[in-house]
Amino acid sequence: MREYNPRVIEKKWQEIWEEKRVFEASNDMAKEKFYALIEFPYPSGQGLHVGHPRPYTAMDIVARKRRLQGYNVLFPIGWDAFGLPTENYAIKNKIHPRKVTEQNISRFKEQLKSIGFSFDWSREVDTTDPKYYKWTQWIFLKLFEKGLAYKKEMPINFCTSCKVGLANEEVVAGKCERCGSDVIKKVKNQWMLKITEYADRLIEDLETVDYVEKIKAQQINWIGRSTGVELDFRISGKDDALKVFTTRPDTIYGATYMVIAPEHPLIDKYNDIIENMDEISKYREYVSKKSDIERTELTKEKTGVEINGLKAVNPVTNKEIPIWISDYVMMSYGTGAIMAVPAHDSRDWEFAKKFNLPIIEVIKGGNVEEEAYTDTEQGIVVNSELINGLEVKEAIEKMSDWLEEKGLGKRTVNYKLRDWVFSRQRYWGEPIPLVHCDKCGWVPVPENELPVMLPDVENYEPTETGESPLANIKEWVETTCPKCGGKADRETDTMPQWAGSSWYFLRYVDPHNDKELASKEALDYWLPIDWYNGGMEHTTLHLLYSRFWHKFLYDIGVVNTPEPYKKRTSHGMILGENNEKMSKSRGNVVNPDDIVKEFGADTLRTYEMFIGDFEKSVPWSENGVKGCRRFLERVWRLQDIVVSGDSYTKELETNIHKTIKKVSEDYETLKFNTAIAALMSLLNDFNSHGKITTTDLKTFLILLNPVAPHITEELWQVCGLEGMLHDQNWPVYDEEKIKDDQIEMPIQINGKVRGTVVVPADSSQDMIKEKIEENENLMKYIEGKKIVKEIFVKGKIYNIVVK
RNA sequence: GCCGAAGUGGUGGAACUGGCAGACGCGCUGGACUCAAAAUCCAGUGGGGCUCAAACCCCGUGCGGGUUCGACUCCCGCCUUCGGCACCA
Repeated sequence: MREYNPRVIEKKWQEIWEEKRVFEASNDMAKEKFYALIEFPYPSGQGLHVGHPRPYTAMDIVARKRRLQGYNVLFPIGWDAFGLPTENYAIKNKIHPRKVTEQNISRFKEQLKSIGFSFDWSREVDTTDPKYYKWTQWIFLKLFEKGLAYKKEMPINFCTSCKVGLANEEVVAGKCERCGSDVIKKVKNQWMLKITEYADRLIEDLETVDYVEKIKAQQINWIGRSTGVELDFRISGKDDALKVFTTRPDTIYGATYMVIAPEHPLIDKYNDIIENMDEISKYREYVSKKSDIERTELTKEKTGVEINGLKAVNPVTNKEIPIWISDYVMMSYGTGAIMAVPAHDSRDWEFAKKFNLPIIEVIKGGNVEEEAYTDTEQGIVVNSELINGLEVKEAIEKMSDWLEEKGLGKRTVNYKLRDWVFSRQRYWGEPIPLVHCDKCGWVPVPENELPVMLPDVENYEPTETGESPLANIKEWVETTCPKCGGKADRETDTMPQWAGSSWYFLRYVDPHNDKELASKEALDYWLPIDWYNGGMEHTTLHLLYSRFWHKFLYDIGVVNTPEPYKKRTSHGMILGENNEKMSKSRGNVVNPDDIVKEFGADTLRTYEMFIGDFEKSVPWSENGVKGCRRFLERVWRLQDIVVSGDSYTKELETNIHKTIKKVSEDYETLKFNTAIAALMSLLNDFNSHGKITTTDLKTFLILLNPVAPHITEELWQVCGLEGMLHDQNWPVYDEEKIKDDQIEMPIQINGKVRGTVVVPADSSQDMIKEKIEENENLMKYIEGKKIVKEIFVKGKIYNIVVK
């Protein structure tokens, strides 16, 4: 027997697979398809780390298994290559980001290939390729055409010293990450996408897909649909009103003051009447230095300032109430103003306590002097003329009706979800294909002129004014209006990284098409994606954005499914040996190349899957890697004990069929760790007999193949089995053969296991009772006592209750 | 503060739908092989009691209660850890 040498056999089989094009999806659309998708990587400068192969191996296992089951499998790969780190690296090292991207991609490619993933490399996609981003731009134009893209004044983070716009990630504790200077909010006119228009459908259609429950919950919470009433509170003595949204119109009688966002425009409108404008301006400044997250973190102490000189009028009591500003009210949610009901809202209660504002109980049920009573399930309305004595739910309905009748308010729906800010003042992104003409406004670049190519620039730094570096290229910016032919300027903002990743899975089905983003035929055949696995961190952005784009493409007839992904699962992170997140600074990063070199790709793959519960994060362990290598060494040595024939005992045959069932099911339910454990047990079984038959060897190798594809192919060949493993069929278990003849049944006395009896699997209660009576140890608990009850679950347990 | 997930041996983790807790690995201990070591193989391994040994007994799935013939699993209350967050009115 040769020594197990993964370096040689892994390279050998990778070459054979490539040459034979084993993993290319077939164009035979008569076959049943299976589309397995992983999140395509961002090719960073650091290269792959051991976290990457975890989800890739998982989906590779499923893809390989489905191929052996006869499916036409599409398991593609590509590069999400636009983005900030590459651009920053380019700025720092004065290398074109294109060049950096190319280098990173080739490194990633080499690494991924060495692990033996069964990707269809012929369909590789790169979001920075003009042939690709032509279609990203095309989708944007369609969105624009349908009125789903619009311009809006939005604040950006702006570094006062670098004079550049910063991403949230680049702002650390209110300071610029690079230079440490103050970061301020600068208002810019930005392109926005109306994802909110799809909010209801994004919630409703979750019912039609098979996502892990926590993903659905998180998306639903993120979209945050709530129904309520929008109503006006008049400003006393002015022909003006504060619009508020409330889900609790039943508590209006308890609204004793109002709070508006510090940024609320009403403040500026009445700045000559407001008596304490200085104090207000100071508070506004204090708030403006805080990020939204900091504003939300300020949970301990409420802050705020009363607006002196302005009062609002409660529309049901007609009483004057004060107006305050506070940072707990945000301009970005609802109307930027609230009616405060301290008796029945915790935040309002805290605020009222701090500033000594009146608390009026309008729902009976708690003690509003101690804490806010927020229960909507029980409680009777009091102190509320129109609705006294009603339950909360009835009161909400009645009050809403009344407000609508009187024209004081109307029922509305509010969402937490905000529209998608689509502009970036950056170089390394897709140019937004619009032209601004003084006469015609924003005009789309004609489709036949796409792609709008990213021009070469000298300097990738954004401009002093916060414009994109593209703004400096006069000859690129200045163009003619496609509509009137007059002078016009190109949009210089680029798209966010999310753009290219919102539709990449569509391109995979027909990646070389230069007429359409993909042919109708290919889209109809391959969609929806059967299984998409990815990280939880993408739940509310990428996953939601791509669902939104897909729904839009469905509406305009490009795709034929309203949802892109039939099934979505997620994986846990791989931590360092010290149980902390892997990072350069912590010095606990493990490079998969080293593992492949020292132990082999099959060992890496096996360990990544055996490491623990796939959905949970787990620490890396070098000893665990060794254990998996040892397992594969034992598998390798099977070649010494092969004999011809079928399973030699009934028990072994049963074990084989049980393992086929277990492994087949576990691979489909993300339980790779227990699938491998079952294969280890089966191997132990073979070894304890000191032999394995060719029939059993075949089954074993096929079952293990998706996890450790190289060693199993090699053994198939070495042992002289017919053909090649990747051409075989997935084994099927026989329901009859997984049944045990004899079982060891646990016997409980008063719920405690006191022994077992060995009986035929289908024994009746009487037969087991007989066995129990033969057992002295068991009888010693029963004799002299009265049997009160006997519980018998066939094939499972026998419990005798005595007194 | 809110939302979500999770707490099981020295360790990573198993345990069907409420039915023998600790599968399979790692580590550790002992043995075989070796001049020796590594590798490999064999045996043992939750804690405690009683044993030459076995049989057997008690305790044990974050904590406190509860439901049940029977609870890692279900219910109520708490504690801790991790992840997400936009004080959502």
